[in-house]
Amino acid sequence: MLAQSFFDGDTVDIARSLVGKYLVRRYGGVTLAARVTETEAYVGRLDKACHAYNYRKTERTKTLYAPPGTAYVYLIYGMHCCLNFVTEPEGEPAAVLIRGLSPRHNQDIIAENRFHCKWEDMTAYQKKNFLNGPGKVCAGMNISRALNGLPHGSRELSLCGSLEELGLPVPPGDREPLDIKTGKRVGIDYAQEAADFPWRFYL
DNA sequence: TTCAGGATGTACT
DNA sequence: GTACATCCTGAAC
Repeated sequence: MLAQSFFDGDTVDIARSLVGKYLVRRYGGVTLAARVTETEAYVGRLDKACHAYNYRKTERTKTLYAPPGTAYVYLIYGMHCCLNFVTEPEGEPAAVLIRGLSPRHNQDIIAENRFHCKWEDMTAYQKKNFLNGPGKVCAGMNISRALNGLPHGSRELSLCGSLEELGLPVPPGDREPLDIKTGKRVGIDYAQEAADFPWRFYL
């Protein structure tokens, strides 16, 4: 499991570093694992796209002030959840949004969560658009707002640096060097100059 | 393969 | 009342 100190630093650096790591979700006796393929950084101190911009503190944003590694889960557009991990020292509102995953363990259960069918019954279009968005990540990994505020190191939801750590086989591709691309964040046109910050990282 | 439109609830003004 | 860190469907190309 990634140490709490991993999250206690510069948010943009952490967002870049999280690409290629593994999200581990445990519930009801099952363990799901998936590789992080896409992230975005949000920094309240200076970022108009962040819910806690200019240190705004409300019932929703208070989770962003929690210790590093805390899960921040909120509802968007009335129907989808977005998963973030809080970064920087406690009291600094910042987080990394998990925007995309690639399944590594119990893919069939993730498919069931997403489309209520088995992996083999999914269409090519569904496979191509499996976990490539924050709402899809939460649907597939069975993440809801009930997990908001979950502390770092919780068994239900964690991040780790390798599949071997979990006793799982490592696909050959996962040993290759990472080719991390950088771009503008998605869906924040309202955020003026912050809309152009190159704070999105993806494989 | 791309696009427009609708679904839907909450936070905040 | 308005905007929102989105996703799915179906129609057009």
